[in-house]
Amino acid sequence: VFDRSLLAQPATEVAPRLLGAVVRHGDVAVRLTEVEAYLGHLDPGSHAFRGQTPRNSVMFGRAGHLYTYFTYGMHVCANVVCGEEGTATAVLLRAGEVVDGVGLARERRTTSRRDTDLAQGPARLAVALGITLEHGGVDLAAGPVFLELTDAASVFETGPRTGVAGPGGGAEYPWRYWIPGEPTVSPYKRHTPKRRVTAVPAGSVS
DNA sequence: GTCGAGATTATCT
DNA sequence: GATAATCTCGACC
Repeated sequence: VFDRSLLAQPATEVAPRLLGAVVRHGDVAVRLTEVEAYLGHLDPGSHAFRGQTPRNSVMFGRAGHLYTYFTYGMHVCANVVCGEEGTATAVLLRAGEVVDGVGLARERRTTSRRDTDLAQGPARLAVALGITLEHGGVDLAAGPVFLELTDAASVFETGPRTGVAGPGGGAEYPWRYWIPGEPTVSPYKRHTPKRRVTAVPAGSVS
């Protein structure tokens, strides 16, 4: 099932409905157990908070497309674009259970020790599914990456988003959604700022 | 098991 | 030039 009108709402409405949905790419399929909502220009944690750029332009487009981005120098994360065209709301796919193509997922995720690790975390999920930056803008109804929604809403819990820096990371934005009891849900980690060694004031050397 | 640091580069200011 | 919607590994309990 693919219902684009369901996706054409704010991400906070769509996110819980994606729990239990299946993302499929070729032989590998993942059932989503954890997602996060991002609300565009209203949301300090969103890539779109400061407006449209070449990277985030897909988020401003039609709902049901895939927004991919590259971060931390080596990782790809995948989002489902939500909302009306012109808004930049989207749902980050954080974790899930590999329900098809486990063998191929294991080959791609060589560092994984247990099968619950295969898609436990947004960058791991992208690797397990073979999603790269090239899949940015793909229509999830047309493929090659597909989204299969479930009929019924899942039971879920909410909490602060993982790894979000600054104002958007606090408890005022409890926009992380997960299915309780699922072993594939990633552990919560708050954002840890990187130390810099550059800002040494002149004359401070003792 | 938990914790913290380092990796590594596209993207934006 | 600084930052980042993260992951992995090594240290330690």
